[in-house]
Amino acid sequence: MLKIYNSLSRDKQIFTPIDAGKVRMYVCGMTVYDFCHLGHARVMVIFDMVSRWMRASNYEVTYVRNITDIDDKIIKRANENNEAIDVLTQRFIDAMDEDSEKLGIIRPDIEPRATQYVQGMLDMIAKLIEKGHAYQATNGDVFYSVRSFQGYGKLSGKSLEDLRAGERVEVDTFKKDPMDFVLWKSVKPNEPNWDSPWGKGRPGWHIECSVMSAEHLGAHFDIHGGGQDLQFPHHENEIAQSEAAHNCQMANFWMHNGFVRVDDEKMSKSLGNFFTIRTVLEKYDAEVVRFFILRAHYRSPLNYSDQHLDDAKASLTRLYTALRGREVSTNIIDWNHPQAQRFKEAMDDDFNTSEAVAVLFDLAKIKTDESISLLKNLGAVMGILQRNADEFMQGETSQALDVDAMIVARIEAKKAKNFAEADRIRKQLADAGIILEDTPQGTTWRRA
RNA sequence: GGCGCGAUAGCAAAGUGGUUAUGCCACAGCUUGCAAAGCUGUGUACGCUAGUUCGAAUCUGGCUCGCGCCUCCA
Repeated sequence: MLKIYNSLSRDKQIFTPIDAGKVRMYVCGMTVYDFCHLGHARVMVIFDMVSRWMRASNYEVTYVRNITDIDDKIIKRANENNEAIDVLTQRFIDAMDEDSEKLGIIRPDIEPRATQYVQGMLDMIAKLIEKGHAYQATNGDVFYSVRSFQGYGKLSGKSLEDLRAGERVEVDTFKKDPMDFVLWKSVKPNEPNWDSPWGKGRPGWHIECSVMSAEHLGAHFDIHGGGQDLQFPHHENEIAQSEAAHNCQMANFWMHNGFVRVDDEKMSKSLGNFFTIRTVLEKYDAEVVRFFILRAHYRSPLNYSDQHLDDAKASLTRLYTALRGREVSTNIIDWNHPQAQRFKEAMDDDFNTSEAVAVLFDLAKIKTDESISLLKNLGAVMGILQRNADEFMQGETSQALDVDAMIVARIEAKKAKNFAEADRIRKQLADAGIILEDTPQGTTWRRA
């Protein structure tokens, strides 16, 4: 029985899908004006894990993750680069796909791009105006009137009074209420624009997700996810738009993953303390990064540092060491196995991947054929441990040294009791970052 | 200022009103020609404080510290 922490109710709730056996999930994806950083990697990995577990639990999953391809920052970046907007966005979508694939992420079923849903946005805005939830201001922008929506603040736990009291709320004289947010921005010189009943312009950010989720999942769906920083105002605004337009609850469950931090501060574009996925992958194996993300609980903050990735690498290496040279009999999981049950209980408890990973280590220690097979097959559920162990431990890059020949030479030296020569060879390899391991089946090696 | 989250051993990270989390790391033993890997053991863990309780690190209150949202952000 799956329980999920629901941001909306602020507690764990038993997950019951709207349609039996089916899960419809929407996750806010990337605004594509730059390379993805580790914070984006976390969202991708976490919701990949969620959809994998749902599928492993025999749900039929429809997973939608959108792409924001029209936005202030995109326009700004395109201007800076003197690059066409669609060229820029496609470049970073391609980069995102590359990063995502390396991290072992199964592509979402649908990846809608905002610019392809403008008509739907116009329809929803018209509906909101008609229902008295939106208005066109004198500057031409169309705003959502937060005062018109009863439940505004229910997701973030904020009240309009508290928000108004906040000093950081900038007062826009065109708005009826300072918290009103834009649905349609009237055109500015040299900016992309679409025709609308309110004049040429482009959509606001929040309306995009309300429209794309409804188009693919319906007005009412099971799970809406994203990073914690989107809870307010983005998700709050989505609720206001969708629920006002459709007269029904938008999502039953809201899931928010914790931040990736650097030195205990949130990793973000604005702070400039971010590491892109590709930068990290120059130094660390992508599976190590995935494992680093999965061994922490998705709602906890996750501190990034080389030390922590080194630690994750050593841990993952231990699991692969257990798999090395072992036959995996089947890819069918016996969920009645005590360890498989522990794994399932952990995952069903709000996706407790820390606990699930602990089960993997216990299986690695047990070492029976059954436990090793289970280790590999449960790893598959998490999207790890699926490579050949030698490949993981040795890497794919070619050798400057002929390792195999040196191993043979060392074995000869050992047979001749010439241990000085044997140790010299081992030292030479060690200096090149190659560690030898003598086993009853012969000598193997791995990278440090 | 408003709202919220967190504080677990050297590092990381789950969890529980009383019984070994787990991983990394360090040390010792077994093993090995010596190593590595593996196995075994050790490493005085639960921010401070006052309560509730037979018993609290786990529940309640207070305090301290850290972080986040309130502005674009995954």
